[in-house]
Amino acid sequence: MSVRLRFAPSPTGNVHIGNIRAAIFNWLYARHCGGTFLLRIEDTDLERSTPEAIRTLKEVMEWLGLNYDEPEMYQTSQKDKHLEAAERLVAQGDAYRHAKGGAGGEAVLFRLPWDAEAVPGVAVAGTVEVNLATACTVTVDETGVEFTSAASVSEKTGQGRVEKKCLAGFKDLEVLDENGALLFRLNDAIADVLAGKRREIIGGAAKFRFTQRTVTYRDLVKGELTKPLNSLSDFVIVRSDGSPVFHLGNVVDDVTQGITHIVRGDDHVENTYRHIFLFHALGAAVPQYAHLPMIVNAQGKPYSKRDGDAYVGDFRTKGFLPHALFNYLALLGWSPGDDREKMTREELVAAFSLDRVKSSAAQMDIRKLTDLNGQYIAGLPPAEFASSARGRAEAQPWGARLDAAEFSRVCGLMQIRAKTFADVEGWGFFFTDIPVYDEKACEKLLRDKPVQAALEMFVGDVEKLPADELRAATVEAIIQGITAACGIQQGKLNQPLRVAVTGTTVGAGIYETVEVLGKARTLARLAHVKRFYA
RNA sequence: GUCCUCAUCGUCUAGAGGCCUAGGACAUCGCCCUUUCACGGCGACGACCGGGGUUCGAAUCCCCGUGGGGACGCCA
Repeated sequence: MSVRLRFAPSPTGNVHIGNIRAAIFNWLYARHCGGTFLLRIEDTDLERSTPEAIRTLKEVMEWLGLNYDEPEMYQTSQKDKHLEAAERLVAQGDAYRHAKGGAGGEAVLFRLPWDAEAVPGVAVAGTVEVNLATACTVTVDETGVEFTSAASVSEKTGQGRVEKKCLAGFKDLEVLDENGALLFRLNDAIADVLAGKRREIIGGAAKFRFTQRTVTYRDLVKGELTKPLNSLSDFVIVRSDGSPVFHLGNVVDDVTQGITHIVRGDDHVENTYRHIFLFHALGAAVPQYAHLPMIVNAQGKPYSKRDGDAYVGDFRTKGFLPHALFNYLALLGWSPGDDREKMTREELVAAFSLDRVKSSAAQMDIRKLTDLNGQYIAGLPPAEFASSARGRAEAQPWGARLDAAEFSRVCGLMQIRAKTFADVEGWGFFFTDIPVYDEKACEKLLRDKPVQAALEMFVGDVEKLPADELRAATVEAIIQGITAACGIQQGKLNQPLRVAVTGTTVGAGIYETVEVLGKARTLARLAHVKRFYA
């Protein structure tokens, strides 16, 4: 059977790095298996969903090459189906209506099945006893069991937390008083309770005794995960205003789209236990689950507004290549098991597997991404590099009218040195008349008298030269002659010359740089820098 | 607070009881190449969270502790 996966973001705000990493893993696994990858936009939160968010989401996916195989599904378009499913659940007795302080009418709640053993993965763990807070009042009705456990009572305040858990969590429940006397036995009343005909309020309770049941599923990355039913509650699937909630929409859509594998952030693990019961009640097979660890920021904390939420589009703005980002993100929390890092998309698809995904959180390291990006840039065909670089350059004040031949010469010098396309913004010294000078570097390199004399000699030599003979080799020869004549140490004139003609201490080879600059600009800049000779 | 979960260099990771004197990559530092800037090459620095167990043998298995994260919504 062919696998079907989906990426199901909610379009509230910008897609961040963690979301898109989940999309990448879904895509990779679908492609690896030769299966289907789908996009579902979970826009049921009308308050926070925006058209801009949907637009940027699709833009980013296209940029990264995350193509999907069927038209995207908008969750809001499935509303009728969701409501229909809710009706069916109510009719089956798997859900019930209840007014719980929400706005207006009754909401629909999904009931964790009393007959839970019918669901694969549910097991009896044994008889357990839970101590309750002193003089605890226990309420039992169709919506669950309400109580305050002794464990939840704070030592400081003496206050406990009132918990409301599902009926299914308390099979064979017996409520006992402090002397161990039986106050209430659930089995005696269960039929009426489930039918909503009976509500029991028990005062002076001290202890619960019940048969504990657990749900277990095998997560493709985290292994076997188990949760006791008595820590689960019935949950709202249709709001009192009639709109379906995430849990319902998500599961119904997964059924509708025939999803076989759910790969998502591990903030969803707790939902999984509930969704398993929903799938079962809907008569559908439970998909395979793979929960991805989260990505944290440089401080080791989850991404927040302060980090700008690591919006994916920002990486594009910062001059990263989509393949590099894709490659880097694929390596966050996953590795092929050998030492490969720079991998083509085909290699990633071939090597990808969910069981090699790590189960601990990973920290995003922009420096490693930058290095990888540099490798990708170095591997670009020169023409492609030049055309991307040109786009960047044209946005600069000095980039309005660039000579194509000159620009491509500069690209030839700079491609191997560029880590991101944002580096292009520092190329201004190639194209302006007088560049921006690094004053500190000038102070350091141009204050030396012998150096100044040597630069003067350089000016003299260049002036004598026809403009079209100022080649890199010529420049090198001139420098060699001068250092020999002045008794300046070999190589000691290069950096002063560099800062004098480019304003900076880093760049391309200085001889090639002077050649590209040409006679006029070189001389103008050397004259400009005389202010440091005082 | 309760439940769940995670833990190898600063960071990403390899590691399935003996191949581990713990491997690779980024970052950092040094050397070489280069009369310069880079690239590249070579090298250095640098980790199994702590404590108990199991075993002839533990980074690896078990327990406890500590620390991190997640979940406990009519958000998704």
